[in-house]
Amino acid sequence: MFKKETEYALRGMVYIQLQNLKDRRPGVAEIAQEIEAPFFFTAKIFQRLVKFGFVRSLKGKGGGFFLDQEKKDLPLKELIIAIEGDQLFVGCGFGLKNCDESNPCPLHYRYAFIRDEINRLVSTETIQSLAQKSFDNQFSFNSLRESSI
Amino acid sequence: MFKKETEYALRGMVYIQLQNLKDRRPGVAEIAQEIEAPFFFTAKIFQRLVKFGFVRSLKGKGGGFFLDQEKKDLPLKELIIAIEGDQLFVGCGFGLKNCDESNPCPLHYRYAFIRDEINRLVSTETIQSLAQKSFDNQFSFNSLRESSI
DNA sequence: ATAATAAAAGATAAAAAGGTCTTTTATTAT
DNA sequence: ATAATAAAAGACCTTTTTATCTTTTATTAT
Repeated sequence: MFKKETEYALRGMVYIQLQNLKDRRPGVAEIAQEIEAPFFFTAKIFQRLVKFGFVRSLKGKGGGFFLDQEKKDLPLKELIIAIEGDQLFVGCGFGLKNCDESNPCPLHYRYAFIRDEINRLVSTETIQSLAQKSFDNQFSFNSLRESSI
Repeated sequence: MFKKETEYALRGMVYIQLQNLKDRRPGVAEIAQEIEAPFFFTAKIFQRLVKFGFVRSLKGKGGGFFLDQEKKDLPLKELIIAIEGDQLFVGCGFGLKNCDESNPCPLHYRYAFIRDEINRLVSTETIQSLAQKSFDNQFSFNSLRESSI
């Protein structure tokens, strides 16, 4: 569904906020390990996310990433669009340029329903809402965690 | 949502069946033009689809592509899986390997609903059902067609 | 001040997706 | 038979995605 970059960004952002809730500020090494993403790729992705203003960072000892807790919640959709554009939210299932209500492809109505559901999901869920759920359910991205005795 | 190759395959297959309903057997050139896909890429894709057994072809004068009308309808899902695998139908929204009912990620239940809807759509709709709809609605893939006076 | 730490910047590269082109093989109308 | 037609095969190329690594800059604890 999403690009790898988007998946890593979503996982990483939720992980950061989850740690922030515990008054921690994880660095790239920790994030990459916990979300099971390649270190250097993770570093590059979060560099971009900082530039976008989705997350903040501090260099040096004790540094790491954190979300501005003053800001309002960040819908997944904003993150997704910034990384991979809005094709998933506006495109035709068949990839047709001119498919819409007035000129619907044979898949249009049923596909549009699904597209709307995706839209609804990523508009209502936010990095913060998912982090809170993870916190409440003691969810961990890293599958190694729960397989230990 | 789908890879370009999948989109072209779906459009092309529906176009072939639509023409078959009119007792015609389109060739690569015609298919590529009508579905607005690159000629050589289309040729390559349909070469694969013939090997898969999804469509048949005849070489030489009067040749072209056609669907075996004896066979039962071909669900879109079969075509999609043959081309790009089943990741879309089984994968986690976050890209997690170990996400399921027993260890759900914070997006799991809402994402699973959407995934199931996608599944239902591509399992119930077939190349033939879409071709029939196109026929009934005089739908044409090629947007140039209806913009003519 | 300086040593340790950690992100930023940017160059490089492997793999996958998307696309193009030429040659070969098969078919059919004449 | 043969000329015309059209798909099959396969080599090649470009762009995008997915990484990897090195160097630089900023911060902080000592």
